[in-house]
Amino acid sequence: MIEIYQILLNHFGKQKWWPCRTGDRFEIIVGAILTQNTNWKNVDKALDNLIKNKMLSKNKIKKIPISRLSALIKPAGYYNQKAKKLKAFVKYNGKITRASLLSIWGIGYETADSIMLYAYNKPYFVVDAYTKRIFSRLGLIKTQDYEYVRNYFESKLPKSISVYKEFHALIVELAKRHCKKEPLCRECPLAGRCRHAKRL
DNA sequence: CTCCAGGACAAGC
DNA sequence: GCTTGTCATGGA
Repeated sequence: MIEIYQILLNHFGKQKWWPCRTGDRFEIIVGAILTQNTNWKNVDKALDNLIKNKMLSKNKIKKIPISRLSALIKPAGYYNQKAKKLKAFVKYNGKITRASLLSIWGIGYETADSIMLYAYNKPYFVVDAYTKRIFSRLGLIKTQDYEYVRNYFESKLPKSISVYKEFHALIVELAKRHCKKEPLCRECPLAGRCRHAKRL
C-alpha cells in the first residue's frame, strides 16, 4: 500500500491539502460540509461569498438567518440542505471527536474523518467514492463498507498524519485525471497494477 | 442534451 | 438490513 502511495507521490507531487485561505480550521470544516458530492470549484465560490461577507466564523454562522446563509452558499449546490448542516454543526458545543461529529446531523463518515484529519490533525484515513472505486478495481478490497475500507488503509499504512493527508489528496488527483478517461491504463501511474481492462 | 462532482439522510421494501 | 430517491449548481 505504501508503494502505491510512493508511486502517486512521485508522479503527481505533493498536493498540500487541505486548501485553506484563512488558515482557520473553521474554514476547513465548512469546506468539508460544502464539498459533499460537489466539485471543489463550486465550493470555492461559496467560500468566497462567505469570506467577502465576513460570515466565515462559528458565531456569524450561528446568527445569520438560514435564508441568507443558503443564498451565500448557493454555488455549492444542495444549498438548503447544506445551510441546515452548517447550522447543525455550529449549534454543537461539546468536545470535537470522531464520534461526536458523527452524532451531528449532516456529518457522515467521510466528512467526519476529513474534519478530524485536516482540521484537527488526527490520524483517521479519509475514504471517498474514488477510494472505494479505484481500490476495488485494483482488486485490493472486497467490500465497499466505509469502516472496513478505512480500517484496511489504516492497518496497511504507517500511522502518519502527513501520509494520510497526502494519500487521500493523491487519490482524488488520480481519479480526476484518469478515472474518467478511457482506456485507462496508458498514462495512469498505476497501469502496471491494474488487472482490469476497464478504466479505474 | 446528458452526466457527474472530494455525501448524507430518509423512505420504502 | 439493503436499495433507491432526494437534494442542486456549474462545468465538461
